[in-house]
Amino acid sequence: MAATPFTALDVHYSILYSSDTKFPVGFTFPFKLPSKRFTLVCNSSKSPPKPPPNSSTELQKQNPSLAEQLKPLSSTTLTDIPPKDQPPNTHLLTKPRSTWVNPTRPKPSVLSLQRHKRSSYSYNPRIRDLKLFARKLNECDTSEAAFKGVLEEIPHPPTRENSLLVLNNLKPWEKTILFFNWVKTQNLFPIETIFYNVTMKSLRFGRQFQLIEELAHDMIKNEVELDNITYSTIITCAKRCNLFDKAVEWFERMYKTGLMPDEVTYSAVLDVYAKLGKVEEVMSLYERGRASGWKPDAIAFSVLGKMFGEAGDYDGIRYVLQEMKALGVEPNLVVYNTLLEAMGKVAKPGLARSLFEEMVESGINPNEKTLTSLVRIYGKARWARDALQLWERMKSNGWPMDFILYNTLLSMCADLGLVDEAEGLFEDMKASEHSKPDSWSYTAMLNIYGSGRNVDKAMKLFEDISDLGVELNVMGCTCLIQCLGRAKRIDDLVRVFEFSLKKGVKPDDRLCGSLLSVLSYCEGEDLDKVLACLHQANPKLVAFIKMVEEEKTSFEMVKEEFKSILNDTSVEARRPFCNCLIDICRNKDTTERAHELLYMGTVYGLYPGLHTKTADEWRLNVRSLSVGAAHTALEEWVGTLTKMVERQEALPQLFSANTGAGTHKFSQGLPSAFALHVRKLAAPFRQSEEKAGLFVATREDLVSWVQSRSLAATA
DNA sequence: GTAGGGTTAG
Repeated sequence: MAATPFTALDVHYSILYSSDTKFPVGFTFPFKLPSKRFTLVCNSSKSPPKPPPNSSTELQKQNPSLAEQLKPLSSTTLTDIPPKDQPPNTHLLTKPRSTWVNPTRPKPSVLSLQRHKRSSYSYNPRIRDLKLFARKLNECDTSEAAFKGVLEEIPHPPTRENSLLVLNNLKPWEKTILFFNWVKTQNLFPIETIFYNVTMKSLRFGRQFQLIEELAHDMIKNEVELDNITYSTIITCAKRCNLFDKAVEWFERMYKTGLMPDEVTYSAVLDVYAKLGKVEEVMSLYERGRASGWKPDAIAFSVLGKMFGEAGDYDGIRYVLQEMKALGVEPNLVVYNTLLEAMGKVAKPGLARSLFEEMVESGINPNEKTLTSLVRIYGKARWARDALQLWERMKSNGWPMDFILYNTLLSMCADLGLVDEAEGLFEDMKASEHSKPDSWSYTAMLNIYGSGRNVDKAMKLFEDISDLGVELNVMGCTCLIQCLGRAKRIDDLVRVFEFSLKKGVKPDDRLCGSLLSVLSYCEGEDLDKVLACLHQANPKLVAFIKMVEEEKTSFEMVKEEFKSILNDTSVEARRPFCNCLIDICRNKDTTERAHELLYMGTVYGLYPGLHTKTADEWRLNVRSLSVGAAHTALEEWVGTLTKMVERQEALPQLFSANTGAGTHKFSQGLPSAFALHVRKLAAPFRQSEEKAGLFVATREDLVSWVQSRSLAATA
């Protein structure tokens, strides 16, 4: 047991993330990939691997698959450790862990612990001339004729060393491949692996996967050895081109040819699976690597950290931190940045803050990316004090700024409603040399002015955008429309909308939501103008609004059409759509329709937790409802309760309705509107003294109110 | 000069 490389948390993950618990972790390794299933293969023999033969069928004959090699081992050396032997703090465990228990047996290795050795450089005295020559090649026309012309000027014969030096200094991939092919035709020396590797690296910059693959096949044909550097270049190029199946295919091929990946190739592949969101496979690979004696470095942990952040897996992030500590791996700047970003993804601002402090204390200075992550996290969390303190520190420490960080600061100001600070920043950007405001900056400012209801400043920005030719994007357009709608400046709204369409803005569901919400408080001519805009963005919505106005429309028809609209709408825009449509119905005095829509919204799960019940209290939660929807929900509730009182059914002691305090920047004054509606109904709900936005009524008050209403109705 | 792996915006 002493030799086991697993830590307590490993156990947790080996259970959570082993791809198939029938197979103990560390053995059978069935990847499930979109196109096919395959099994990792590697050689376990002591003899060095043979150079790659030419076809994969030959390969399989020569090298048995890993699964085949491991079969006898897996049935003899593995056992499940009884639960009592488990380390403490593994409360998440539901199954006994599986691991190696016979340390005298060799562990099957999935990666080579030895990194690929680089050939040492010898000094080339012709370096100046050759670099100058390479620069000429870089700068000349891409046509083959122009290139050939410059080639004539080569200052020294293209020996192996000279050619390599030039190849290393070529930048556009077109030039690299031309030069590579030329060197080949010169036939002065055999083209070794390093020539292919250098060329591939340049092709990777240009994302030319197909050419890289052709080169690789050329190597196979010419019996030039593919080494770890070749494979990692191919794999990362496939990854950057989003050709993940290709990346996996080449990784698989490595083992088949008997070449063991080293840690660079291995972590590149970890990243491939991480980018595919295949957490189980990554953890399985990770654990198998660890079981092979691999001590992962900061880069590998950065891959894991990013993956867990994307997966929103907080336990995963903690695991990465603890694993690094256990293995004595010091996080570097990139690891900190990745983990901070991940903390943001899982919404843990407090942990992000302490991680940042730990980083600064350890003597690592934050860069633009670090600060961008942290600023965004504080903004999203509405941690105004921390955000402003951080900003002060950035200024006094002279920490680096770039325009993404500027824009993120602006967005944070929008999130926190910091108008003056945003204006200051925006001016700084205008005055700066490298961080001029772009469409993001303008959008952030439009957001700030829009939610602060500062129409004039928002329109001034719009004029600047038109004059300066800054791109107006769909979010900026949405902010303007919200703001102009609330100010009832419908002609300006139409102008902005038409301008945006002309500039190529594609209206999305949020933009339609804004138009819908403007519709809900428009009358007369204005209504028609806004409807005309909405018609251009989403004609189906306009048809639906017309349809629900018609008295003859049946509930069945509304239901069908509403369902179809929701299906066409992105998930996050569905509730706002329903809210607005309910408001529109109420404003047109088609309250019956409003009730139908609320009913359907509830059925389709747009209002989860609208009603909550405990033995003592029933609560109506209308925080995420619009004013009209909240009124509708209250009426519906009162109707239900009335029936229950009449039938003398059991009722709790307390009734409450929660509107929220209405402090959010998008709040439409729901608490006061709700209070007004309660008064109109003369319902016995009172604003709670302890909690803003909570309206409470006792059973006795409610029952006597219901009874007096019934009496009045029958009288 | 250094043939290969990881991190920033609604």
